[in-house]
Amino acid sequence: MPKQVDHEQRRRLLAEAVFAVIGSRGFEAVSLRDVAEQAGVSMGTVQHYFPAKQQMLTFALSHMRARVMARLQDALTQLHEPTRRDLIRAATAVMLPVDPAGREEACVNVAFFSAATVTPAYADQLRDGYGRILTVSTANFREASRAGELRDGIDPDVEAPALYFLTQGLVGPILVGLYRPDEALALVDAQLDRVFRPR
Amino acid sequence: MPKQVDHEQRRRLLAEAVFAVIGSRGFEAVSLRDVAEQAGVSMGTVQHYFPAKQQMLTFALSHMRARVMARLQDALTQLHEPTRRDLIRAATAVMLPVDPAGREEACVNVAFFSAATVTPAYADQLRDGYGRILTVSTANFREASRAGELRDGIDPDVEAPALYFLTQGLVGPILVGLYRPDEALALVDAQLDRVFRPR
DNA sequence: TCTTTTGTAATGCACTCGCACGGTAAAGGC
DNA sequence: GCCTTTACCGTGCGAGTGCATTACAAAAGA
Repeated sequence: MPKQVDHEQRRRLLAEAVFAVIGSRGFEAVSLRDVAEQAGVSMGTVQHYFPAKQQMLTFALSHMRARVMARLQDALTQLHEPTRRDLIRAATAVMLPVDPAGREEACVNVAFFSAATVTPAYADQLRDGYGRILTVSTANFREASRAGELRDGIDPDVEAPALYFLTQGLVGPILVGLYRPDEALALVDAQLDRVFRPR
Repeated sequence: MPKQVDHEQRRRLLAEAVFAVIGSRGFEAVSLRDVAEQAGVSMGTVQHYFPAKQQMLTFALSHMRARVMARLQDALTQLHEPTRRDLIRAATAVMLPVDPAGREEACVNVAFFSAATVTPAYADQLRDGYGRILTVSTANFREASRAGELRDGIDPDVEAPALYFLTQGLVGPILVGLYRPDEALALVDAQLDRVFRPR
């Protein structure tokens, strides 16, 4: 047996380097040389773990989703005896670029979104990711509805996607500086106030 | 005096070629040669109207905004005796990628959005464009509010951005095929139902 | 008619790109 | 000891890039 290296960990490290490059210099600037330099390895190493650039980017996209999910999990477990509304709000806040990590993720996301318009493989992954989150969110809203936490006449199957897409729509304006994170969160809170029964 | 050519028209023609390239092969694929071929001219011609590639893209972005505005104006004038709600809904529909033209514009938009995260000049233009539309939309909602067309307790200064960002958030899912245009419009209509008083 | 200005084209050049390839070092099985 | 496998590095190459430069055609004033 030769040298033993955690293959997946190395790939994740390279994926993080991809994120850093995208975040600082943009999607177009992602070259094998840039990624290698960012990761502190040689170009040959990058090629060793990703025979083709496309594979590297595809892996980076899937790793991005994993990173967002991990941050989400982290944010949720930090809440003390959260209500369902707390959970939904925290999940929403995770998806908004409010801190540097969130901003980097948002930049990477929008970059892949742009690329997805001409690369079906990216579109498939993004669609799957969006779909999953939306499913979970809808389930949350339905539970809240069953528990009688929503106002009269509120349809969880409408409000879940409405809040989710509102959140997505807020990402862009925050990135270009039209809205501040706190303004965006205020809008989210207004939406939640409208949907949830006051306690 | 030498040959007389409408300079701006030529630039717009080239900008349209840029859109076509972005829409079919993506933002990265935009090279002077591709644009020239798409426009049916030589590379020298492109360079004659845009000394640098960056200038071409900046002009293309501003022309994109003009194109969206023109389509918006067109859609609004086609309405017969529209209510304020009709106007708002039509404006919303224009911004969603429901037809090929709208889809191309959305692709170009998201491409520039991605680029804007590392190119402040793009961010400035996008922020300005977003801001203008949002201002007009808010004014519309306020008028509707003054006219008593909104339900009780509805704040136009909250609902205008809420609807606008919901619309923006729906663009992505439509592009990647998660939502169909009619589903997105249904969500918009649900939002409008909630805001506007039934008549 | 000659000159000047402008539109259009073609070519060349330094540069960067993804990728292929060969080389080296180390870790274990034999 | 050797030998195979794996990790990692460096280099070279064809292709494509943005841009500079030059050449040429056409139009209108002199």
